[in-house]
This record gives sequence, structure tokens and C-alpha cells, in this order.
Amino acid sequence: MDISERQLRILQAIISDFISTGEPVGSRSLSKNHDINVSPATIRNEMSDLEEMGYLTHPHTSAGRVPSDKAYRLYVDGMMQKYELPEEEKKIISARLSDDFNEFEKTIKKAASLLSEITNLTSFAITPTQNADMLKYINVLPVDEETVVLMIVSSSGRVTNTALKLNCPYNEENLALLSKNLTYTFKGKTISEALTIDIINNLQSDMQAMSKLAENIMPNFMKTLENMLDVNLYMDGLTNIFNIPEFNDIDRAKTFLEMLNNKEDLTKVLVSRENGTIITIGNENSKDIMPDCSMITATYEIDGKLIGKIGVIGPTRMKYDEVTSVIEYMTENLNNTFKLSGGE
Amino acid sequence: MDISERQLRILQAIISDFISTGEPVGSRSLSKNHDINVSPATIRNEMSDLEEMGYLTHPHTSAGRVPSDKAYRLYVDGMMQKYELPEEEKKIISARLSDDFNEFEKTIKKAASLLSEITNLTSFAITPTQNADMLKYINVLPVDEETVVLMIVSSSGRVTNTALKLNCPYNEENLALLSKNLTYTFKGKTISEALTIDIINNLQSDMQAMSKLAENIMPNFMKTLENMLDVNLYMDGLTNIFNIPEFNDIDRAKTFLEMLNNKEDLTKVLVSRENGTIITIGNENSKDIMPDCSMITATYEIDGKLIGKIGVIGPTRMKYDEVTSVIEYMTENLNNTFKLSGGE
DNA sequence: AGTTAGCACTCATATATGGTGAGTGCTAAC
DNA sequence: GTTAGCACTCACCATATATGAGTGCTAACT
Repeated sequence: MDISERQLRILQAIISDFISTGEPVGSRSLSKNHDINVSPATIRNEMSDLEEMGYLTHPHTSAGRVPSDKAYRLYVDGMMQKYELPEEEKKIISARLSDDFNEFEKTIKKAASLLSEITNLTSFAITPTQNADMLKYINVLPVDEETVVLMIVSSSGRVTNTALKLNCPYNEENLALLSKNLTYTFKGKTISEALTIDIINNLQSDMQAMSKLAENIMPNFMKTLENMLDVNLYMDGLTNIFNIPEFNDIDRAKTFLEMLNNKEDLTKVLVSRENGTIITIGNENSKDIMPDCSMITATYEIDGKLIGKIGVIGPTRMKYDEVTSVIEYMTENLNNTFKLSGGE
Repeated sequence: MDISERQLRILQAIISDFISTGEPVGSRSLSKNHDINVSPATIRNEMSDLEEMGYLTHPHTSAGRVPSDKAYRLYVDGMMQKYELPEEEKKIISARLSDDFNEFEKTIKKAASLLSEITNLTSFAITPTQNADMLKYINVLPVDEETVVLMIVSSSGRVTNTALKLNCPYNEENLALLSKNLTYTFKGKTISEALTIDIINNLQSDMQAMSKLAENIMPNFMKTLENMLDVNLYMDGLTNIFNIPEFNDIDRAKTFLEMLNNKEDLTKVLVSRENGTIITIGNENSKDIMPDCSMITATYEIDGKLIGKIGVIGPTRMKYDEVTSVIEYMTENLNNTFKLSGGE
């Protein structure tokens, strides 16, 4: 059975009412507040059909109708209008996402914070997965008699370093030689590739003399590479959940917050999401991780290469149009910021 | 009126019962479960006196007694026994707080996470304030034609860096000269002191030629110094609050989580706390920030110099003895870890 | 055939009612 | 000073009743 034009109008009205009030929508209020020029009885008949088709549900016999996930999906895919952000809001976003000092992580944190502030939802952002990032330059620098700093620069411009206490003496020439050798060996390799290289053996062949030094440094080098693969997760607006009536229930709030507390699983979910603006609704999400929630994510880019994500999570009843526009406007801004400044 | 020996015994029993059950304690169950060899009626008389002295309160006429903040203070200061951690727990703590790769921040994060796991409370940790940390070594390194890395090593062993895109050409000699000059100017200065130095003018005198380069780099240098002063706050076990019956109420849970959400204020509170193991109970804490909560914090040291803090926050009804022991054992471990490895 | 008015029915929510029990406070006796 | 006894309080729980929003169905209307 196909959905009729009038049914579509009614469904849209129900979704719109429910999104703004959170209360099941009854036939009478529908015919009053929207100019559907038919009587409540007719609307009831149509609603009954819509329910049969799976677009509506019924919390109990004497309650109004509530849109199902399927209805939201229809709405998001076809019925939703593009929401134009007010200029004022655009200005706020642009202003707050500027990044004068190359402080990439801080900017992302700010973005998450701003997003939750504007949407009144819980927001999160992940930094890019760097496994596609290539190593560019490795340097081991002297600090004092027993300390050196290991510095790794990747082609995206990210610099990572670690201070190491050595338990053997070194001289600057050796460090320079080691730096050169490491750069030569790893340059152009992605981090993932680099992790598979058995460097100790590689080095031994041509620089036996330094093997002691290398043995000291290499485990830390590899560990640092591993750390570079870590994705950081930022969240904000956790307590916004309490302002949403549906979650004004200790158990739901608890489930929600516990789900977010499990950062590892959440990170996995985020990392594995497709790129671009993605909306997943209710049980489209893995049920055990986040029941009855919708998630909207979009991707931002650093210098057009590394891809991170930012988004919100909230009840299936959310203002999909507004939130989507906010997120997309923010990612546009982030892309510009991270292009001009050349990423960190 | 002074508190009698017997009253003290009764008070202790009430506190102990209330801490473990969370229910107001009645006279009958007291005389049954503790060997106070007097009848419930006598206990009632004593309780009435204790209430008059401000050690107990009464939720309503027909309920048992509940210890007041004043009672907890008395308990913590004088009556509390030292709690010996089970060997097993000690082993777990020691094992999980080892830090093989100098990953200071990760270790602190782990510590907070472990602390909330063991105590079932909400835990937090702040990294040391570094304003007493001295600068040791500053280096500006070439990366590619337009990028340099600014590296700052402080005497505590911490290394900080930032990648900078320059909008003027440079040559390696200039960088080396600048590095030398910066190191000469700032070495031995604390970060706070360093921030007050008008370096541009200092430089101009003896290295005019490089002023363009310096103008490019110095704002970022100062910004980086500012960032080094930032204190990081880690939290864990946020959702533990839901397992505490007193907070099984949407409003209290909300207040609690919103208070923790305000990281700036929380950080301020933590930073301004005295060093050593500090217990603050209920309204001893700033009322608007955390009503009806107790807080236990202790300090850890990096190389005996920089001082950070770790602690828990929870209901006034908490196992002060156990929690204190856990925190103190953890800070001991952290101190060792950060001494052996020499800090980061 | 589609639309509508009318009406019985359902059920969550709110409110009132009474019973239960833990615990107190007081009095009088030991 | 201690204790038994007893009336009293009050949160808590279960049950009963009222309310009202909203449905589903039927029969009449266009």
C-alpha cells in the first residue's frame, strides 16, 4: 500500500508536533493546529492506516500517535526542509571556531562545546584517524646528559614528541646519525606501515655501533607511533540530557550516560561511521550501545586529507533539520580553519 | 556540654551503620547490632542529647537518626581507624599504575579511572600547576620551507612543542641563533616569569636582522608558554553516582553532574585546595558548587617538585577510612612512578 | 466511496483513603 | 540513672475512585 498525499501531510504534521512537544499527537489537536481541512474522525482513519504501514505507534489505546523510526527516516530522507541558520548564529559559530594559534585539539574541543550549546544536545568530536598519515621527519635531540627528545613530524603537519631518559651515554653525532637513519627508513611510510617494520634488524646492518642507543630508543619510538594512531574523543553537553522530558527518568538518564561513559565503544562507533553527513535513527543504531537515540555526524577535514568527525546524540525526537544545518555549517568552518592554518 | 564516652560509642555506631546502609539508624537496631549494653530507651535519651549537640539530625519525627556534617568531622578527625588495604588491592593498584613509557598524562588518567573503580565514587585528577616549573631549553627546528617546530623543555622534563607556519623565509643558522638566544634569555626562569619578559625588545638590540623571524615566532612562543600553565582535569566514574541511593533522584543526580560539568570551577576548587590529604565534608565545601557532597583529595609529586592532585567526590555518607587509604596508597605509588621514570 | 458526528470504551494520571510499621518521646516504675 | 510500656507520628504502600484525552466503531450524510 502506497502512502497518499494527504497521509504524508498528516504524518508530517504529527512529526512536527511531536518533535516540538514530545507528547503523543491526537487527532483533534492536529485538525485544529494544522490546516488539514478534514475532521478529526477522518484523520483518525488515516492515522490508523499510517499505523498499519508502520509509520506510527500507539503508547496505549487512549493515547495519541507517536512517529516511529520509520517515520523519522521518511521525514529525514524526503520531507525535511533545509533549515537556514540565522545570520546571527552563523556569526557566533564563525567567531568561536577561529584558531589563531594552531591549537587544533583546542579548536575541536571548542567546536564540540559550541555544538552542544547551540543544539542543547550531547555533542562529541573525534580527532582524525592518522593511520593514513605519512611520516615525514624524525629527529632525536639532545636535552641533557641522560635525556633526549624524540620528535616525529608527519606529513599532515602534526608534531609529536616524547622525552626519554637513556641509560647509556650518547653523543650528538650518534643522535644525528640515528635521526637521519630513522627518517630515511620511515619517510613516506604511513604510521600503520611503520609499525610493521622491524627496525632493530634494519639498523644493525649498517650501524652496529649504535645498537645500544637504538635499543634504548626504539621501543619508545614504536610506542609513540602507536599513540599517534589513537583517536581522541571529546564530549560536551552531557547534562543536556536532563532537559529532555523523555530522559527525565533516572533509568533512561543512567543508561544514556553509561553508554557515553564507555568511550572505547563510542569511539569505535564513530570511527566506523561513513563519511559525510550521516543521520541514524533509533534502532538503526546498534541497539545495545544506544537504544532509542538518534545520532547525526558530519566530517571535517584537515588540509583536505585527514578526516575527523563531529556530531550529536539525542532522543529520536530531535530537530533534525536545525541540528543538521548547524553541524554542516560548523564542519564547513572547521575545514576552512584547518586549511588556512595548515593544520597543526 | 561535653560529649561522654558512651555517647561517643553510640555516635560511632550510628555513623558506621549509616555509612553502610544509608538508612536512618533507630535505637532498637543499634542496641541489637552493637554491643552497647543499654536498652533502646537509654540510647534514645543519648541520641536526643547528641541531636541537641548538633551531631545528629532527624529527617522526620518517626525516623531514626542521621549523622550531621559535624558528626562526620568528629569521626574523621578523631574516631576513624586506619584502614589497611587488602594486599590484593595493593597489588592491583601498583600494577595498574606503572608507567613504562613516560606517559605521564596517561598514567594520571589511569589513576583516576582506577580510583573510581575501586571506590565506586566519582574521581578526578589534575595535572600539576607548572608556574613554578623552570624553562631549561628552547629550540626552534626546521621542518620544511615554511614550517618550523618550536620546542620547549622545562626542568621537570616536560617537553612542549608547536608547529608553526611562517610567512617569511628562514635559514637554519638564524633558527639556531634564535634558539640559542631564547634559551639564554629564558633559561632558569619560571613560566610565569617568562611571560612577563618583553622579548621582542630584548632581541632587537642584539639581533636586528632576525626581528622579522622573531615577530613571527614570538606570539606563538608566548601562547605556548601560556598553554603550559594550563592544568588538565581528568574525571572518571561519573555514572557511579547512579548507584548511590541518595542520588537516585533525578534532581540530585542532575545537580551533581552539572556541578562536575563545570570544569573550570571544579579545577579552581581543586587547585586552591591545600596540599596533603584533605577531607572536606558537606557544607564545608562551597555550597553553591557542591551541596551535600564530601571530597577527599591527596597530592602526588613529580620528581618531588611539581604537585598535582587526585581525589574523589561523593555523598557525605562515604567510607572515609577506606577511600582515604586507597587514595593515599595511590599517591604513594604515583610518587614512586614519577620519581623512577624521572617524570615526563 | 469518502467524510463526519456521535458515543462507548480505554487507560494513564491524579487524588483520596486506609492500613502498616519503624521509630520516637514521654511517663512511671525499677 | 536505667528501663519497660505505650501513645503518637509519619513515610510508605496498596487500593479505590475520578478525570480526561484520545481512540475505534457505527451509522448517517454528501
